[in-house]
Amino acid sequence: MKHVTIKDVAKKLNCSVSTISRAFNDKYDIKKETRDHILATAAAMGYSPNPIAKSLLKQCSNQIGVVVPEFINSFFPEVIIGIQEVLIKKGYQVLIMQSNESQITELENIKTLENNMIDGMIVSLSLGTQNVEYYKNLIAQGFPLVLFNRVSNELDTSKVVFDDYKWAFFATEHLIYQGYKHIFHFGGPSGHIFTQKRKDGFIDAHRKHKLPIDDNNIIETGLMIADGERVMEKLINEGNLPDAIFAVNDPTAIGAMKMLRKHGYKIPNDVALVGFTESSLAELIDPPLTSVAQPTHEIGKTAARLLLEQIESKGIFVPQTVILNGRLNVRESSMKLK
Amino acid sequence: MKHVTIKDVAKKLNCSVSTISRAFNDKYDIKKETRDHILATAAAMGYSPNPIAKSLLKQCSNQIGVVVPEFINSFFPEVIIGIQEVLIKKGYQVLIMQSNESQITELENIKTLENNMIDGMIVSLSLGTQNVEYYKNLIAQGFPLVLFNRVSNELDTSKVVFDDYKWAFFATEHLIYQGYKHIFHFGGPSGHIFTQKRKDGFIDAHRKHKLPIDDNNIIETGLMIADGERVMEKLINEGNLPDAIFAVNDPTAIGAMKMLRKHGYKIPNDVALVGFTESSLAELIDPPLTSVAQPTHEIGKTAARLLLEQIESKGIFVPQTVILNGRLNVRESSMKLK
DNA sequence: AATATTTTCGGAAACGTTTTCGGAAACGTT
DNA sequence: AACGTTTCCGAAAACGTTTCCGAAAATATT
Repeated sequence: MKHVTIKDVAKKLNCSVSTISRAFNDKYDIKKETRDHILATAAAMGYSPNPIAKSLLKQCSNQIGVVVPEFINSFFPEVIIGIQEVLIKKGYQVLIMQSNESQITELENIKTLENNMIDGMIVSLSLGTQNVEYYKNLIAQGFPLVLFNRVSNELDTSKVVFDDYKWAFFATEHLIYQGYKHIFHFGGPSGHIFTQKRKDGFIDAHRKHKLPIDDNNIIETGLMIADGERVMEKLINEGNLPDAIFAVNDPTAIGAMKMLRKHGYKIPNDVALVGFTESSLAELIDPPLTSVAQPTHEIGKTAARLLLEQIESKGIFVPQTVILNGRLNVRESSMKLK
Repeated sequence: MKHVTIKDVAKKLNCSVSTISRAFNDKYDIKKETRDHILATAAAMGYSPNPIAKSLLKQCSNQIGVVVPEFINSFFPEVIIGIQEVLIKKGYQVLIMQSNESQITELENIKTLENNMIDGMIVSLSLGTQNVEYYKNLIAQGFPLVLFNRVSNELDTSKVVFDDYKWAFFATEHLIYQGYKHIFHFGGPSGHIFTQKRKDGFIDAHRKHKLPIDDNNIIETGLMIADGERVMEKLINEGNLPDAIFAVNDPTAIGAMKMLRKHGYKIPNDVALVGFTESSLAELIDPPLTSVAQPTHEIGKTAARLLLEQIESKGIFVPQTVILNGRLNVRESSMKLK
């Protein structure tokens, strides 16, 4: 309850607070013996410097804010672990907030973090975030900010992204190589870069292999299991079944799979499936789901490192965009049975 | 970068900082018109009170710390969402840290949070935490602390727990009712309350139904998928197969399921399975896994409410333990086929 | 031995708030 | 007109640090 302060230690040792401070900050102008003595008694008294007071004085807090849209799926938690791995080692504390895919909550989070004098921020934009003016201001003021995955072209700051186009292309091409010809794409919410990129990859893979494709092949679905179920059910009822589906992410693929199974369809015999952004689910469900894996830990670590670079290089800093590589984990859900 | 402070506003308005403060804190001794005028110009200048300075002065921060062992599985994230739901509404900010199942990290987290002058803490103990002396100290000092799920009998503080015994009993009884007679328990790491309780429930269900049971029925397994796989593989190699397994949690059940499938065994025909602590996996895998579901959101909300009670009732406070109810979701993995 | 330099430390200001205290102004009462 | 109340606001202290400045003590230089 009653915290031991620097004054208590000073009183006990009959010296000034400045000396205590010097001992703790390893300053040059203090005798080694006194420093050791101070450190020893301070430890005995259970004293440790109050970071809040320090923050107020230094105008920075050794804290980094992280804002993610959600942490129900394992993707963002895994990224956060990567972030922490790098930052904690550097003595930073990581404050985590979730925006719940809402622009309003996201903005509140940002402001709270800003008020807490955090030294920098790592953000993945929520689906609801259309207006990025606030971020523009932050960036203009030189505030250290790194975006990852859900980024915005309007913002000139460091970014860690995944090559959605390329891996959507590969994933689609994999289905084509397996011999599937009538492929649907279950797309994400429109107006988002990753939605567009994954769709483009899907389309261009068809173009390369000269497979016919039109708007009917692409269905805006969403990102949740329920979305995949809903769209799949509609297709089943309409009797409009493809022989393969490339889904914007694993949950929609899994939703589709559940609905197909429920109606007695076999996977991949009747319909093959490929997901995106590996979740722990992919290899556990039956049949195991072919999916594009993102290097979650690496994304976090890279974002943290970019942020540190910006924080440490006062002023002269050129934002970088790092594109990380993924992997297509081919599993049963997309293997053509001969 | 350059924050607008209360002094800037005071200078601009040619008044004292105390007046500004009064305006923002809705004090009685300020004229309404001046207050409105101040609030308006402050907003125009982009001023908002610095919470760090406030924390230093008030010796509290309107922040609540949450420490969980991990957030890879969806269980803890869901609890956290419940916590946030309650606390954010009350104007608290939630700082989340993970201990990685390590006592050392957990202690570091606690200290960091404490130094940050948080007003209270919600903690789920890590597996590695054997020594709870530090918590005893906190509690003795009257520091608001609520434990959930992974609690300790040695600590006299508010707790939100699940009736592990009861639901382990029900889960086992369900298997017995289905006609399974030779049932194994894949247990958690020893030395933890929940491990013991779930084991006791398993044993007592057998006693009630007068089914023979001994130490061979109970195998200390762990908590991860890999643990389930390892133990299951050993049993298969030994030719020592039960007709049903009650696992300490879903991951171990799923590990067992994977290994059984790999060796060509059918579920539930050859071996039935029941898990514990519903994960999103349970209903997605094939066959869907019967499992005991905990009310994650409710756990979080209750923990938050208990903490608020303690914070608001200065001094006179009696710790409460809330036991929440669960549900046995019966699915294919445990249904005896006639 | 006197002076110059270095080492070591204490005092005080500063960070941005809130709050207590006291005082001035405005008002009401006799 | 004198006094007591009330209303409103400013000055200053406090929260726990760090750091600048200067001074005393210790050491080195002449």
